[in-house]
Amino acid sequence: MRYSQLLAPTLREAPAEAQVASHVYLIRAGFIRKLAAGVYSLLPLGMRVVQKIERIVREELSRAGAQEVLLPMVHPAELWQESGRWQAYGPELLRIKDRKGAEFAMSPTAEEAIVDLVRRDVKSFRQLPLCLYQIQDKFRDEMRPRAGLMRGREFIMKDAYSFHTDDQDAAREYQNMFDAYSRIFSRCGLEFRAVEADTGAIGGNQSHEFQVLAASGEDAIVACDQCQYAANVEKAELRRPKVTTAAPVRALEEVHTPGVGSIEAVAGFLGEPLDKFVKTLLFVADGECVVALVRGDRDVNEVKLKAALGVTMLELATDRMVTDVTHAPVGFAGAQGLSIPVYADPEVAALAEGITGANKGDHHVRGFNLGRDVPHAKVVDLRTAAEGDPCARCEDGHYRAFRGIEVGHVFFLGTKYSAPMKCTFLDAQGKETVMPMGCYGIGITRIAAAAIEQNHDGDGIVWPMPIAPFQVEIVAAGKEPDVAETSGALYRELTAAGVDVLLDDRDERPGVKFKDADLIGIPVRVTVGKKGMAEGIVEVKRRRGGDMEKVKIADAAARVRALVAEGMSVGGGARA
RNA sequence: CGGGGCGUAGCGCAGCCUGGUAGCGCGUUCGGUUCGGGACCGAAAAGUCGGAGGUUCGAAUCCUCUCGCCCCGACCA
Repeated sequence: MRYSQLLAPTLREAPAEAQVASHVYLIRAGFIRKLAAGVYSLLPLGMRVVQKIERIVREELSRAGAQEVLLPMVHPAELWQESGRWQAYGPELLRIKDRKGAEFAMSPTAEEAIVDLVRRDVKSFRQLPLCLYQIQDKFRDEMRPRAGLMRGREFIMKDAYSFHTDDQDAAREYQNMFDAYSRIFSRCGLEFRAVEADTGAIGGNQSHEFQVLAASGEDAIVACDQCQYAANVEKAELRRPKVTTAAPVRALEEVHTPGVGSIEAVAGFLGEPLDKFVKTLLFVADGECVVALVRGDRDVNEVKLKAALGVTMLELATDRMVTDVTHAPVGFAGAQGLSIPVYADPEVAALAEGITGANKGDHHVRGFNLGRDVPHAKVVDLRTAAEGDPCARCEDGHYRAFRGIEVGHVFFLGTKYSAPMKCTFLDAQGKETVMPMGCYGIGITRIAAAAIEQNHDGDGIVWPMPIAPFQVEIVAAGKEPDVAETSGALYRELTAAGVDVLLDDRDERPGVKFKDADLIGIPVRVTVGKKGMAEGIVEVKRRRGGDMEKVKIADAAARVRALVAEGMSVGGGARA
C-alpha cells in the first residue's frame, strides 16, 4: 500500500473525549472514527488490524475443529421469549419493530439463534459433538460505553457454541477451546492470564475469563504468588481464617453513639479500629430479605452473596425496609435478635468481641460474638479478595492484584438454553436427551484496544507484529529520484515476497513521516534517505526500542524479512 | 439510573460572569521559500455558536425545555 493512496487521517491533537491510551491513539492515528456513543467506524488501518485478528482466530478455531457460520443479527422476539431472556435481559437488549409492528432484537449474543439452528437439523448422537462459531457485529445498549473500542455498544465478537451428548464431552470441548484461546491470545502478542470467573446463576465452576493485563483494565483480578490459582476478584476464594469460631469474651453491652451511623464515624467516636466492627447490610434476594455481615473494614461482594444464596436478583434493601426490620434508623442495624436469614463472612465468625448496631437509634453494642449472638447464621465467604490475602488453594501463597481487560470468556452452559428451547437428540438407546452446551466468546475489536493498552509509548502505538496493520513501513525521506527508485524497488520486492508493506511516498517533510510512522506503530521501519543513498545503505529500525541499523541496499529485503519472521513468531505470555 | 462536566469552523480551545460586527492555534486551499523528527512567509475558504421556545430594540452570552457527548458511581454475557 502506498501511503499517498491510504485514508489514514492522523491528528496532532486528540479529541477531548478520549481518556485512555488506546482510545486516544486509535483516533489520532486514524484507525477509527466515532459515529455515536459507543459506535465506531473502522478506517482502513483499523480494518486491517481487525482482519489480522480474525484470521488468527479463524485459523486456531479451525484447527480446534470448530466450523464457521453466520447467524442473523436481527432476531425475532419470539425466540428470546422462548428462552426467557426477552424479559430477563433488560434494557441492554436493543429492541426494534418492523413495519408491521413485529418485535425484534439486535443480537447481543446468539445462544437462541444457534440453538434454533441446531435443534432443527441435529437429531442424532451421530451428529454430535458440534462446535459452531461466527464472527459478527454485536449490539449491547450499555449504560455506559467508554474508552473507544474497549467498551463499545456495537462491537465485533467471535462467539462459539458447542453441543454435546453429555457433560463429559462438553468438559472436553471446554478444555479444547481453552487451549485454542491460549494459542490465539499468544499469537496476538498479548500478555494475558486465564482466570476463574463467576458463573452467575448458571451454576458449576466451569468458567474462565482471558484477561489482558493492563493498568487501565476494567476488571480486578488476583493471582497467587506461589501456585497457579488466579481468579476475578468477584469470584476469588479466600483461605478460611485459622480461628473459625471465636469464643465469647464478654456480655453484650449497649453504648450510646449519638448521631453517628456509619462505621467510620462510630469507629472515630469510640476510638476503635475498623476491623473490630461488624458491618450489617440488608439485601433483598429474589424478594426475600436477608442479612449479610462482613468486618467493618471490608465490603460485601454481591456476586459471592448471590452465589451463596442461589438467587438471580439481589439488591440492597431500601432505608424503609431496614427500618421495618431492625426498628432502628439506617446505621444502627445488628444481626442479633433479627428473625431473617443471616449470612456472615468467616472473618466475622472469628471476631471474639465485635462492635455492631444495637437495632436502636443512636446506640451500638460491644462484645458481639457471632456464635453466641446469632447461632443460626450461615458462615460463608462474602468479601472481595485483595492484594496480600492468603491463597485459598495452597498453603503459603498470597494474592497479588492485577487489572485486566477481558478479551475472552469460556463458559460451560449446561442445558440453560437447550432445555427450555427443546434442543434434543436421540442417544444410542433411542432416548430423547437434552444437549449440554458450552459457549465461548472473544472480543475482536476489544483485542485491538487491549493490544494498544499493552503496547504503546509517548509517540504512539507499538503494534505486535502479528496484528499490526502493516508489518513494515518504508519511509521515503527525500525527493531525490534515487530515493524514490530505491524505496519503490524495496517496496515491490518485499510485497512480492508476501510482506505487508506501507510505503510512505507522500509529498511531506521527513519529520512529518517519522511522526506519523511512530504514531501508527508499524513494527519495522525502513528509512530510505539521501545520505544513505550516498553510502549505498538504508536504515532499518524496530518500532519497539530497537537501535537503528544501517543495511546495504542489496541486503535490505532479507534483513527486513528476518525481522518480520522474528516478530511473527514471538508469542505473548501464555501463563494460564 | 444517581452525581459531575461539556456542546462555538474538520480537531483543540477562548469569548458567556457584565447582551451590541464570532475569535485564536492546528488542519485545509492557493502562491513562494524550505526539506532527516509534526518548517516559514503571504493570501484564502470554512461556523444555522447542539436544537426549540422565551426575555430584550438586540441573545453564543440571560431564562425554560430538549437532544447529544464525556467522566465517576451503580449495573453488566
